[in-house]
Amino acid sequence: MDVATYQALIEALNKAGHRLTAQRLAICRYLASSHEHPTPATVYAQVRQQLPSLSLATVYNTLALLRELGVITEMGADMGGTRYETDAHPHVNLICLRCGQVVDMPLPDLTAVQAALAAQSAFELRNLRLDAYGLCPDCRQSQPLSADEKTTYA
Amino acid sequence: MDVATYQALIEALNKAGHRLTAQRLAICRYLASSHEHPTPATVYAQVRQQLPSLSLATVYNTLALLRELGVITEMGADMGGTRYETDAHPHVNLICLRCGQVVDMPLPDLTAVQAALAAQSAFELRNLRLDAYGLCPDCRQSQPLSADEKTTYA
DNA sequence: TTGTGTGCAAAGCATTTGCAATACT
DNA sequence: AGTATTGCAAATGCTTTGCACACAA
Repeated sequence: MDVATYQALIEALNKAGHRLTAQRLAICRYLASSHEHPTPATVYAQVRQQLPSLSLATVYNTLALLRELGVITEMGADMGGTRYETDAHPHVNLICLRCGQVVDMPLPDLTAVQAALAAQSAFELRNLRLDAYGLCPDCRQSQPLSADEKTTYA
Repeated sequence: MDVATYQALIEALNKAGHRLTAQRLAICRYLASSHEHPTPATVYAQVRQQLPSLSLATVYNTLALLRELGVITEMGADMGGTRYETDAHPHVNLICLRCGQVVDMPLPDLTAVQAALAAQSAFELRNLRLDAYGLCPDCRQSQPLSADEKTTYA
């Protein structure tokens, strides 16, 4: 698990005056150890192994809280639910338009961009996110967007 | 309405071999004229004024199709449904973490970034998207997230 | 003409909500 | 002690699906 990320999550909760319950700590621990982009259901299933009494509603509550604090971000709900990602290290998400696969890549330096945005807007910025949409190697090869596919991204 | 955007949408459908039905044309026309970030329900309500027989399922189908073609993108489903946005002109989305409000801003030059990504990945890139998360002026003032409480935690 | 696209309504699920019980601070 | 938070389960929609009909190509 990424300890720095874990502590960042905990500290965000703490600083905002939210209680550090066993459920929240466990969820944060999982988020800090997952290098994927889990859905609420996934988080629930995994954390439940350590905390059998955990409720799905609590997972939703906690994810919403962390999202509002800006320490995790919500990705499009492509299939089977919204996915969340922990903002550990800045990166670009390469997202396949067809199968929804997400690949991470190192992020170019955007601090200048962020500074410019902060200066030009009245928003209190928490984080930036750069997504690149396209077709992954598999889908690209299987058939470049042709007529006989109407099916949804499954 | 933005004619260029409209034609881009139509051409994307056409090139991929999809039929240009009245429903699809009407939906594209609305998307090209809306400078907001409509939900499927909004699209349905609006387009229905011109095309009373339109079905909500068709709206979902068409939006999914356009999204897969990469000409519109899906934004997080913050409240009341997923929102879509037409990729007319490059811009940054300033998204409020609390109320979900979205404000557009001009996009800094990212062609270098896109070129780098294209070179380093096997993806066939369709578009880039930059989102900035934070608190909008209203939410920022109504309740600052940072309570200055300092506490120690394990 | 052919097979894609549409409409309708019901089914499928992700997400939220209300309230009593629990437990963090 | 006081109150934020949890768990449970039902409620709430958003989204999808199946099938028969309509219509672009």
